[in-house]
Amino acid sequence: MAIKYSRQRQLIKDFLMTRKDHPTADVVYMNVRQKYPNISLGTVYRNLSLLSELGEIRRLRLGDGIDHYDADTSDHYHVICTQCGGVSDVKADGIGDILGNANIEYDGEIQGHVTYFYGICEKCLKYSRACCP
Amino acid sequence: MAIKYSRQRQLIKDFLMTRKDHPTADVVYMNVRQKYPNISLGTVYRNLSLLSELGEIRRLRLGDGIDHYDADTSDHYHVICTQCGGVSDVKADGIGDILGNANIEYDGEIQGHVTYFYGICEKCLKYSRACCP
DNA sequence: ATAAAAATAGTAATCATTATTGATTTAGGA
DNA sequence: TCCTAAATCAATAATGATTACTATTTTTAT
Repeated sequence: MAIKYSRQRQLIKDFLMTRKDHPTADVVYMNVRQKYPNISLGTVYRNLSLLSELGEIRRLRLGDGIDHYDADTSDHYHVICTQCGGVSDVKADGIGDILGNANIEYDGEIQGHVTYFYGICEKCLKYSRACCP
Repeated sequence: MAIKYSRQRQLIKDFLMTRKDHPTADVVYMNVRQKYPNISLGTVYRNLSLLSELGEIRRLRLGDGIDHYDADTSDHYHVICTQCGGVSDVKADGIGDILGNANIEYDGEIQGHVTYFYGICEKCLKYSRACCP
């Protein structure tokens, strides 16, 4: 099953690369439809899965039951704001070797990990300070 | 809305405390039905949510799209075996202060984190070694 | 240009979870 | 104990994200 080019997949990836807010499949669908009105929601789901498998994008499972996607595949973590629901990035540097440390504690063989954070994002923090000094 | 006792909720918690394999709502339902055949699946879901909110159990979102539940509320992490799908525990000691370190890197205010691991569990590791030396 | 393989649009199906509703159970006071 | 209001229940319908299906269209190598 060699992978063939498709305009739809290209548009999906192009759109995702313009965004830093980790959109869901539905948001991708809404936006790509602006440029390509006939695209099907199934096509969006299929290509987001395919691109994730290829490692060209990352699928994020952030505990809200909805998959988010990120074109930034560099090593970083995510923070979900409990106030606005937004998703922002945290640098991985300085958080420590979670994987290595976990393997020391575990009798099997840990190969990977998923970590995400929740709290108040910078924007919401500034706003709440401004109104309640 | 004061919380009142219910036999159903008691049975759900009792069952969960006998298990260390982090069962799903459906598994809880199947098992509690052995002792209480009339219980409804909705009741299981409602009480698992309620017990989670009360902090008496933990709800685990492990990336497979199905919620798992754990009566062990102590500080520990989980490993999903990519071979058998089982969920086992890792001690939190020695993994490091993920939360504290993340806050250093982040401009907002991180309040909590979710981490889970995937790899090969001890059982599957032993088995694969036994058959393929 | 042609034909096989892959991808698509449109739609239906799946499946975990949540909501609804009318009946039942619990708990605290008379 | 009996009564009442609030909480809970069973049964079922609804929801919502995701996946599966199928006939048609697009891609790509020859």
